[in-house]
Amino acid sequence: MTSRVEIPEDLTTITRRGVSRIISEEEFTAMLQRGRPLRLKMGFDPSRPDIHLGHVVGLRKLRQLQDLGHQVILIVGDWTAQIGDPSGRSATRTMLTHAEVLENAESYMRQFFKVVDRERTQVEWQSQWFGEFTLANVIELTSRFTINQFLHREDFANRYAENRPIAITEMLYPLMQAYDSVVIESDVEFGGTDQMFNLLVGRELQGMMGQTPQQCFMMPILVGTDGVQKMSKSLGNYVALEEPPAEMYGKLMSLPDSLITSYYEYLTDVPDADIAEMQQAMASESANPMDFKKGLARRITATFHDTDAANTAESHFEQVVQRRDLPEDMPEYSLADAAELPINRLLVETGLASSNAEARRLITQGAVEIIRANGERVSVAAGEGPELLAGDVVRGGRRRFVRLVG
RNA sequence: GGAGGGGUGGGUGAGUGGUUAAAGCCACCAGACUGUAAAUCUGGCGCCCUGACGGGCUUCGCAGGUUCGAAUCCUGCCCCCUCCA
Repeated sequence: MTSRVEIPEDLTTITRRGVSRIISEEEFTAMLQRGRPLRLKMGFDPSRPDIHLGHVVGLRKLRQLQDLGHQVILIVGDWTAQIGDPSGRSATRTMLTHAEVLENAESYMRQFFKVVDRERTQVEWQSQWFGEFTLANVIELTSRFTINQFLHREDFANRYAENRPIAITEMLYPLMQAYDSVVIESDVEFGGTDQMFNLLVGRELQGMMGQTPQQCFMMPILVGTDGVQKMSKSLGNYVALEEPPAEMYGKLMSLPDSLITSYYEYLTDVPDADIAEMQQAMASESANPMDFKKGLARRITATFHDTDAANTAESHFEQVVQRRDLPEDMPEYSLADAAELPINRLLVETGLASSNAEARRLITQGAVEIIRANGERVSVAAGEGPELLAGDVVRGGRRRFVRLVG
């Protein structure tokens, strides 16, 4: 690996776009201009191996810097993961076994390296240094900070004020994370804005230990597909990296229009000027937001799959969602079996409805119809359905179909 | 060790003897509309029977009890949380 580093004329694409805050921006800029390869630290908790688009904002930033010649140090938080996370309301999470950690880490990295350059990444396991940590070391480390300092962290401060529990081990987390920075001699640590406190502890600890304090690079929180809350798996408003192309495209098309430009900004390389134009066009209603959204969905799908998959996903969307035609592929069900059943049972048996009650609802709501091979659509009213023929397609709701085969 | 608060449907959160299969909100599903699976509007949203009207069953931490009748009262148990020490 060469140690040559490119220093772009204009640093703002690095320091401004897709960035929430850098502490401190001046020092960071100076570091970039010094022309030495920087050690970019990114940690992850292998108890949560799923990566979604919200994480990609930061990963893209890492990639961008790698492309200039900088080095990523990925820290596998295997030690903290094995302790379990006391913070959540999520009842005591069971400790992960070593095997689970390995498996999760593998899955995480498979996704991580879809964005980040593997060649310029060094992977370090936290257990390498915490494995032999002694109580004396723990005391030495904890002695450097006070409870008061920690209570300034927003999350702790709130919980303290509201008399909600704060586990002692939670105090340990920032310390461990900070110590990671010391061990790997991090120059810049990346995290979401909610990580600010932890990143700053690292910065401080490095200073205490005679190192140059790391820069803290915070990425904005990506709003989820609901358009309101931050993207997260538990809120169900996320787009996972390993999502199949059609799903990914579809989820992106369900974004509220108001999110289009920020997604372009954080998740694509489309130039700022072009994004501004889109913004303009949508504001003046001279363009249909749908077209921009399609462009976005196509780009992102292509990034995580490929152009062909993205195009296929798009035509699938146009066909099934926009024109309400039948999809190419759909589950099949035996005509002979189908003919035996009343229509509501058929809906349940084929999985189009989850219960008889649900099937009735769909029928009374006019969501059920039979589509003949010749394209004729026969609506199904309450009561008996029409006679079924081979090749008929049963539709049970907006986009759920089953084909009857003889 | 002492005092107190709480466990309700996927989530949140009302409800303190019947009118409560359980408000509202969110999510979700369907329909309409549309420039998109955006937005908006309408309806639905435990299970079973019924074309429908309607009927039946199960549900409010668990187990019992009181009562014509309980998510609501009583007893025991389990779990979570807070404060004082």
